[in-house]
Amino acid sequence: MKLKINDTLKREKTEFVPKNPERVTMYVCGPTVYNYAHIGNARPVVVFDVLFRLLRALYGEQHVVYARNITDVDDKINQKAIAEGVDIDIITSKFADIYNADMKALGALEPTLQPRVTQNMNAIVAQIAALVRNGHAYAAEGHVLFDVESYKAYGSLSNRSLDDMIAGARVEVAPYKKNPQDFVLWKPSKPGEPRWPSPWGEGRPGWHIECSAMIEANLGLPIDIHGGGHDLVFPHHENEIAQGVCAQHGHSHNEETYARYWMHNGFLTMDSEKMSKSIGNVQLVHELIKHFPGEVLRVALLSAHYRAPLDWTQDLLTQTHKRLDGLYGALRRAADVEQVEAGVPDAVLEALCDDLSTPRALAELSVLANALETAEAADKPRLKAQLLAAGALLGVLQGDADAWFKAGADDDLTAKVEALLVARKEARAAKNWAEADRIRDELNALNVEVMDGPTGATWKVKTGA
RNA sequence: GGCCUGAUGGCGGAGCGGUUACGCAGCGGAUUGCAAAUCCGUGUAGCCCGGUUCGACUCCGGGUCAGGCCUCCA
Repeated sequence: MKLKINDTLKREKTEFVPKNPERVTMYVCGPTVYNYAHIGNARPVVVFDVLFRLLRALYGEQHVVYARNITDVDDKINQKAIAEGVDIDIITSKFADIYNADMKALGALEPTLQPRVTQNMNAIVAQIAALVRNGHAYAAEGHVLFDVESYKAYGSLSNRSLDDMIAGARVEVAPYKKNPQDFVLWKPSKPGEPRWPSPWGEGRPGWHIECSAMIEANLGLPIDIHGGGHDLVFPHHENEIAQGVCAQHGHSHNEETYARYWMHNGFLTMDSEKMSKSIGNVQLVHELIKHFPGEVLRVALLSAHYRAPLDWTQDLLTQTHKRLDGLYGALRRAADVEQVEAGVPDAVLEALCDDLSTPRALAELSVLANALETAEAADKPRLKAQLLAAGALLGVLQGDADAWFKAGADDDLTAKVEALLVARKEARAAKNWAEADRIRDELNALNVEVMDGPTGATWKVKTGA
């Protein structure tokens, strides 16, 4: 099946053809590790995790290399380290670990590679040196700056001309810049800040060079897919292209020599408002996973197309939770159905191959669940296997179905419920409906819902409204 | 000012030039001791104005509204 993706650079939906199907490469901009990740940070992680899974399904697990960097050199990290009186690696290793644990809770696979800036300093310096050598960068007052005038395709990703940028510029222009839009590749460290040696003096890299250098060093150019949040189109990705292209010897001003496809996810709003610290509506993944199964958060993030804006609301989470209840319910009722092998149904594959239409893929999951519920016994093994295979591609439905419904119950409650169900079973056998209903009321009071079936009663912790 | 999205039924959210998206909620029915769960059925949606067409939610033009980026930012 052919994968089509909407390429930000080409501004159209095009067929994805990897440079080398034996080694498909993808890079997604990862976190700067100085704080907890919020739910907005998680959207690209989950979206590109689905793409990672899809690429593995299409090209084979061994043929996809996915890198998601960790930025562990940054002003905010420095500030935090100074404030706490510790080395930056105390801060960065702590929050990198938390980040990885949080993303794992959202069902994201580990990327193949997780390059860190501090471990790629040689590559960064080398790329800057190449840019200077190729006449695309210049040193000035301890800084090294990229000369945007030297790269004629500059602005092609964000579709803006140098003149537009100058007109819209709101930042004070440093006097050593030849052009206001020239951006920093290397800058001197302030006293007390971490520093690394370079031909231009001790200092540290600018933000944009980190990614392009790590991509070149860890994946090799050009990569197939570069992803990230929509806000990174300009200036971050625009600058990455300029660096990545111009650092190559004898380059041809061709953007595709850096990354062949660009994908950007839309933003999350919180109850229709932009997430911001000043509004106080920032929701951290670390907190959310205490209140909701990670899978609910994951499916909620995938409920809208990745390029569309997504409004994050309580109602979205409630609806998503109930939707997953329905899917897991079908699997729970099929618990005794024989395990067989089956591939991902075409409808699901087609949806995902159509620019990663997760809403459609999720809809197909519901169709499959319904088919499983209503199928003849002979068809159930295949349908169950297909539902699970489709779920695996999306990174959902892989948990134990019975456990899904009892996740909110501790051992104490479970024992209590089981005891009450035994008593209720006896009452029902004796046709003592009053007692049976009384027990059910008691269970309801414990926030437990009973479901009678032909083979006895099952139960679940009620899904909060 | 420049660049870029989006506007679908009570809510979320797709595809499609003429035929059921899907989910949540609601309603009717089956089932149930009664429920729940499940199943079956059920909604004269498509921002506005033009145009193309035998026919437009779907294509084209214009408008309105909303949001994002242009500064660290997923």
